[in-house]
Amino acid sequence: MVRRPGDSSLGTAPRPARIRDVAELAAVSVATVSRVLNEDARVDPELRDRVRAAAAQLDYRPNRLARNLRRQQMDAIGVVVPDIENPHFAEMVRIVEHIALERGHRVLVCNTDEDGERQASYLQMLADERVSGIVLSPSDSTGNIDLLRDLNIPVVTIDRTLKVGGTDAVVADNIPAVRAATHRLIQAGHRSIAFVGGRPEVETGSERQEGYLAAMEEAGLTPLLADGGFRRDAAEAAVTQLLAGGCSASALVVANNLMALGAIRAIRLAGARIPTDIAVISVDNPPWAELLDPPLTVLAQPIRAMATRAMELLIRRIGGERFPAVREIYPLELIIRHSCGTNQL
Amino acid sequence: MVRRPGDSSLGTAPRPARIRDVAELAAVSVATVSRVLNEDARVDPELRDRVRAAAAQLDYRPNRLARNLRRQQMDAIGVVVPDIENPHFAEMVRIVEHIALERGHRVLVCNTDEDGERQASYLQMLADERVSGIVLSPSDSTGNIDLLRDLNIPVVTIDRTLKVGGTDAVVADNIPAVRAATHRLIQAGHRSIAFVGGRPEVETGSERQEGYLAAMEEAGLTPLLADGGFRRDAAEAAVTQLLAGGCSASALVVANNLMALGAIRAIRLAGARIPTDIAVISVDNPPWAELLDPPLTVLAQPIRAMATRAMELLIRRIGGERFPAVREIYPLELIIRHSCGTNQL
DNA sequence: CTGAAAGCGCTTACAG
DNA sequence: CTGAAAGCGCTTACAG
Repeated sequence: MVRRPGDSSLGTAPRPARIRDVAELAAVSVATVSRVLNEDARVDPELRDRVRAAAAQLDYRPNRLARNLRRQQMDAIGVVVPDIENPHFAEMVRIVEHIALERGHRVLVCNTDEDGERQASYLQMLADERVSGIVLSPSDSTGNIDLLRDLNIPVVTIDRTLKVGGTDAVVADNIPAVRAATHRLIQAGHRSIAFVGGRPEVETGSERQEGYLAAMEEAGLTPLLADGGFRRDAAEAAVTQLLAGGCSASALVVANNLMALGAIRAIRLAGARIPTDIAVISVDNPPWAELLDPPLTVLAQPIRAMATRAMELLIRRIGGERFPAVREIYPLELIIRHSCGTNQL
Repeated sequence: MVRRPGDSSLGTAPRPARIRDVAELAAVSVATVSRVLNEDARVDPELRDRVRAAAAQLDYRPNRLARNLRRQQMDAIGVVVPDIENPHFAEMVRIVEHIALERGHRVLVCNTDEDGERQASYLQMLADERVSGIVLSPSDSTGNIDLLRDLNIPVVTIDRTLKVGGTDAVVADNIPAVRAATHRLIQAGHRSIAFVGGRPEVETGSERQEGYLAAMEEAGLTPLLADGGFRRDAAEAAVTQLLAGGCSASALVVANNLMALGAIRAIRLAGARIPTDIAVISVDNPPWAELLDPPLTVLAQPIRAMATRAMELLIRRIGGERFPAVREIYPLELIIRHSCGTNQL
C-alpha cells in the first residue's frame, strides 16, 4: 500500500511531501519545481511564486538522498584527523569548519584515532558518499587515495602528508625546528638529551625525530629514543621506564603536546623536578602550556595559517581549477618558557 | 554518450562498474547480485561464487548513493557536540565513536560551536541525509527536534538536554555537585565567592549556576556572577574585569575547564596567587588539570559511563525498541587538589 | 532459489 | 520559458 501525502491516518507521521506533490499543487511540472528550488534557470515569476507557495504550504523539503543519487555527490567536505582529542587537531578542525561553512560547504568530521584501518574505512565511506572534497591529516601515510582519485574527489593533506605524490600538502617545517630546539639544549650544556617520539611511520613523527637526531649527531652526542606513539599514556610509560632505567637524561624533547603531558607526569612521579633535574621542550602550543608548572617551552605551529591555506587549495580544486600539486611548508616558532631552564637557551 | 565499464579511453578514469555489469558478467539477474552482496536471502552457492568472482574482477563497489535513496537512510550515527575544542566533548566523541564502530555503525561528527543556528543546520543536514540516529549535546536547548521525530530518527541527548521532552537524556547531576563544592569553600572560611558561569540558556550553564546560588543563599552570602560563556577568552576577560573592579573575591567557582584556563590566566596577569589570594574550583577534569600550577581542584564528570549509556540507549532505539524516554543522572566527583587551598576543604 | 519489474525522488538534456 | 521523459543505481515485493 502506498501512502499519499494527505493520507495521515492517526498515529503514523504523514509521509513527507515529494516534488510531485508540489508540482501538482502549483499546477506545474516537476521540472519547473526543481528549477525554482535550485534557482536554476530563469522561471516565469508567476510560476516561481506559485511553486514557492505550494512548497511552503506542503512544508516541502527536497529529498537529499534522491538529489545525491542524481548528482552523484553529497555536497559536503570531509575532514579526517588522526586524533580529535589532541587540541592541535581540534583547533584545526574548528578553523577548517569555519571556513567551509563560510563558503557554503557542509562538513563531516572523521576521527581515525591514529589507526590506518580506520583511516581507510573512513576514506572509503567519504568516497562512497561522494563528498566534494577532503581535508586529510593522515594516521597512515601509506593511505590509499586511489579511489578518491578515480572519483575525482580532491584531497589536500595537512600537518602530515601521504607517501604517494599528487595531492596538495600543507605541512610544518619539522626537521629544522626540532633540530634547532635540540641544538639550543646542547648549547645550554645538556649532554644527555632524550627524544620522546611519536609514530615514526607518520611524517611528523619521523621528521621530528630526524631533526633531533641531526642535532645530536652534529654535537657528537648519543641519541636516546623513547617511543610515545603520539599518545599521553604511552609517553608516560616510556618516560617512566627511561627514568627507572637509571638513565641520566637531563633534557627531553617531546614530539607533541599529548606526550608532553605524559612525560611531565612521569617526571613528577619519579620525584624529579622540571627544569632543575630535567629540562623539557615540546612541539605544539595548546592553551594550557603556559599555565603548567613550570610553563612549557614549545615549538608552536601556525595552525590557523596552515588550515586556511589548506581550505583555500581544496576549494579551488573543488571548483575544478587545475594546477600542479603544491607542497607548502610553514615554519614553527620556538616559544621559550620556564620548562627548559630559565633563559638558558 | 554513455561510457561502458570497459571503455577506458586514455586520460579519463573508467566509469565505475554498476550492479548491472556484475550481473551480466556473472550471468545472473541484478536481484541476485544484490542478494549476494547484502548476504540477504539464501542464494545458490554456485551463483554466489560466480557473483563474487565477477564483482572482484570488475572491482565493483556498490553505489552507496543509490542504496541510500532506495532504503531512505544512510546508515551512520551523527554525533553533534557544542565545542570540539573542549576536551570534555572531544573525549565524549571518542568514546561514542569507539562504541559505534564496534557495533558496526559509521559515525559523522558535527561541531556546533555553541551556536544555535549551526546546531539547527547540522540537525537539518543529518535529517536530510537520513542518518540512523543522533547523539546530541545541544548548544541550544530549544533546538528543534521535530523533523527528526517526523522521520523516526532517534535522538539521545548527553551532558546537556533539550527543553522539549520525549528524548532520552543522559546528564550529570550538576546542581548538588556545584552546591556542595561551593559549600565547602564557604566552610573553609570564604565569604566572597564568585561564579564564572557558562551560557545560562544551556542546561549545564543554568544548573551549575543554580547550585552555586543555592549554596550562597543558604549561607546568607551575596552571589557574584561573571559571564564566561563556556569559553576561555570570555572567562579571562570576565575575571580580569572582576579583579580590576576592586572586587574582593577570595574564591572562584568555574563552570567548565576552558573557562578555568581563562580564569587562571586572568588571576596571574592581575598578579594574584592561587590559592593564597584566590582559591579556584572548576568543573571538568581534563588531563592537564593535575599538572597546572597549582594543580586544579575539580568536579569530574563520568564521561565514559555517560557516553556508554547514551550509546546503549541510542542503539536500542535504532534497533526499533520502544520504551518511555529515560532521563539518567550521573554524579560528579570532587577531586581536591591544591588550587582550592591545601586540605582546607 | 531466481528473475522481471517497479520504484525510491530527484535533475537535466531534449524538444517545443 | 516549460514540460514529458529518461535515468541516476540500487532494493525488494511479487510471481514463478
